Amino acid sequence: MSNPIDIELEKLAQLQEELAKKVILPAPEQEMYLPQQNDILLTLDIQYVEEKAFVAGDWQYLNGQHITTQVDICKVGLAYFPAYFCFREGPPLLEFLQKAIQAGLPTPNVIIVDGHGQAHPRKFGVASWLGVYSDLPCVGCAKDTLVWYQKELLSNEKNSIVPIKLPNETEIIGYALRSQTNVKPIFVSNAHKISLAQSLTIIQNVIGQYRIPLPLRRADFACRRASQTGKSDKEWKFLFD
DNA sequence: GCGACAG
DNA sequence: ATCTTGTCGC
Ligand SMILES: [Mg+2]
Repeated sequence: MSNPIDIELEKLAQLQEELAKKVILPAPEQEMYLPQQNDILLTLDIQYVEEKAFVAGDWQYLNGQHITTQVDICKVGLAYFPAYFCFREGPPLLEFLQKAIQAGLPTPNVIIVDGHGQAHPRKFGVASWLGVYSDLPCVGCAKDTLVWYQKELLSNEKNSIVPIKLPNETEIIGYALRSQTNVKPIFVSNAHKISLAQSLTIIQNVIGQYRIPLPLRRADFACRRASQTGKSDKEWKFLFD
């Protein structure tokens, strides 16, 4: 007897397959995102307090110059199920992005999302979801992988990578990246309107001193702090100024 | 059946 | 993700 949740997840899996058709994944030779010095990178993360999503967005130039980190409270999507994360975290990310742009913040040239792009069983992670709904170049950067990879091929030196592929397939859909020497890897994949190679370059460019890329750390700290103090309802809070 | 399982 | 204390190490 199948559980109602399984029936719902089956439908959501079909929806992911449909939405995945709208994703644009350029090969390196047909790159759609060519970074410019003055381009703006937006990095997003969320902390949850019950059914409220404290979303943080970190704006910086690709050259590393920080612009601002802001937090807003958004509505949570569905409950969390592994591999269906996009339906939980995608909607509040889009809400944040739309409100931010409406509030006069710069539209980013590229976005980093805390989760996967195409490194997903149906090639449709939360970064893919945001890519489809925003139509902006999106990169996924996660702390763990959903898809098996050959751990033993990853050497201990910083910048070592191992390709990630779906079972029985040859296409590379992401990389395990050793962001610091002798530290657990992170997982990078392209999501929309950007190649995998360019996605990896962007992440490597913003790593900084720790395992988690600097802008993702700033976003993480910002929404963590906001969720603990319960602030930032409608007003934009300027942090790290 | 067993293990693995983004945030 | 959240619930939670101390403790070890750079
Ligand atoms: Mg997160």
